[in-house]
Amino acid sequence: MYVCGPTTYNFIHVGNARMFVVFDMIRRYLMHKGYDVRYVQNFTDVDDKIIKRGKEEGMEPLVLGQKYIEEYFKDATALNILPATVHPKATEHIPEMIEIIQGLISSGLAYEVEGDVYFAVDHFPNYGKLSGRTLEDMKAGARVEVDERKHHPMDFALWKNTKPGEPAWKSPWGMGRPGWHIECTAMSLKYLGAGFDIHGGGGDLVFPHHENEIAQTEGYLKGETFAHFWMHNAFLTINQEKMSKSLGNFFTTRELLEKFPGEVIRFYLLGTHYRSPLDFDDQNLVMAQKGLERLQTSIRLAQQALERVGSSNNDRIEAELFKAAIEAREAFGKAMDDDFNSALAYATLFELAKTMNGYVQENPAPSKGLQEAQKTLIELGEVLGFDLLHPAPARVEKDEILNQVMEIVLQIRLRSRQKKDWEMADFIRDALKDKGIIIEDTPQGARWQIKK
RNA sequence: GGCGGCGUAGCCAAGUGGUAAGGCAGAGGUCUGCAAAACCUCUAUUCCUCAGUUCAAAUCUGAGUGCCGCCUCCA
Repeated sequence: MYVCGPTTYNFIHVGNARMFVVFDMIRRYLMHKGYDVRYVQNFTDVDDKIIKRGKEEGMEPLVLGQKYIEEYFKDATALNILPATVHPKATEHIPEMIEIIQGLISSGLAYEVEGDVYFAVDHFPNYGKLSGRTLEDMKAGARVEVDERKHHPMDFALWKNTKPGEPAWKSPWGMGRPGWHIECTAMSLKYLGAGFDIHGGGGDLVFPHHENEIAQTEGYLKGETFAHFWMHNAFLTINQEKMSKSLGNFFTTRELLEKFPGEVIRFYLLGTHYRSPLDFDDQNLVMAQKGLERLQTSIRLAQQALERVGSSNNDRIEAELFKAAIEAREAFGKAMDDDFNSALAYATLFELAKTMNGYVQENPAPSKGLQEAQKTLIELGEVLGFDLLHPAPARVEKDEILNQVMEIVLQIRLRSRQKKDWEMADFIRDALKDKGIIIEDTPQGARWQIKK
């Protein structure tokens, strides 16, 4: 599959992150189903916006592009997005682009004007098939000033003549740089070939980006199918309005990561079906955080029960837990098979967690059934990209020495409690809570965890 | 103006013909020295409005209404 990656002129914002998380989830599910997924995600590291931004910051455009490629990987890692099989860069595929443009010119689908090369949309019969519009419709509503040199107002640039101070490459039409869409054609054909399975991206890429990609690619391939399926995610909105860089109403993923762990942001982003708009709001993030914690708590309670000495010999419990695990797998698969309905899949995780909690409550002892249920929950969580066994806050500083110290602290507190010295017991609990360590008393003794 | 999408409880959110998943918040209860977590019970006679099709509609059709998106760089 090919997913349109970022144009690297800035940090990615949360709306961009939604797309990367969504397609990562799709990829992970396909892998889970046993597909050998070849996942290509490009970097568009040369374009108007990068050049503009480079000038503003007094930075070489190509250096700026490289910088934000590196920043992308930091955010992607925090969101537990798997690296693509290949991450090709536009600037490293100029010769491939030139070859395609030449092919288009020789078949009469493109023409050169003063060092620019344009694609002739009215020579491509299916133009508009993806976005469901016709050249007539678009002409009527055109809000762009028409470049008189174009044969048709909707013709788009494949190659742009160089301007002073801009990055440029040598081409048969003189020095210049590629147009916006051609890099995806060049890189997808190079790494996947014609007729690959899935081409994905954000909904705002349907037109013109993907429409133009189809036109130039299928034109170049003489009608052969470019991609079999096109998938687009809906937008992230803020106060019901699209979060976008041009409206300025965006938060970078980096900013948000200072407030919430990456896994919470991911959990929030996948809590709504990918084709539905998702409204961004801190309150919604908090709700997502609580929901994710519920699943993590369930795994933790099960883990504690499994680490205990002894075993449960309750056949009913065993049978129920095995049954719950099987049902969860089935329901999860059914939800995900239906257009990657991660929101519905969540419900199956919560239901399994609830069943596990119920039995842990009744009999907190190791059992095969509990082990199976816990394993299932962890595996299904992993398919969506969550590590439920190792929550982010606790993933940090929990080392062996701390474990030993906490064991002593809990013993001291236990003695206080045995002497009914509630003041001391509560002081220990409250003081540790300030430091992010939560103590909980249970009939089986006190337990503790780190919570940022 | 052209094209498309959406409107489900206090909030988030599944559900595209068979009688409203799940989460958050809230109420009551169990447990507990207290707290937390967990568990149990409760919380939409109803899915923006009206009309229609059907034995049956949140789901289909029509009209209305509100919101959003694309048509210009954007994931």
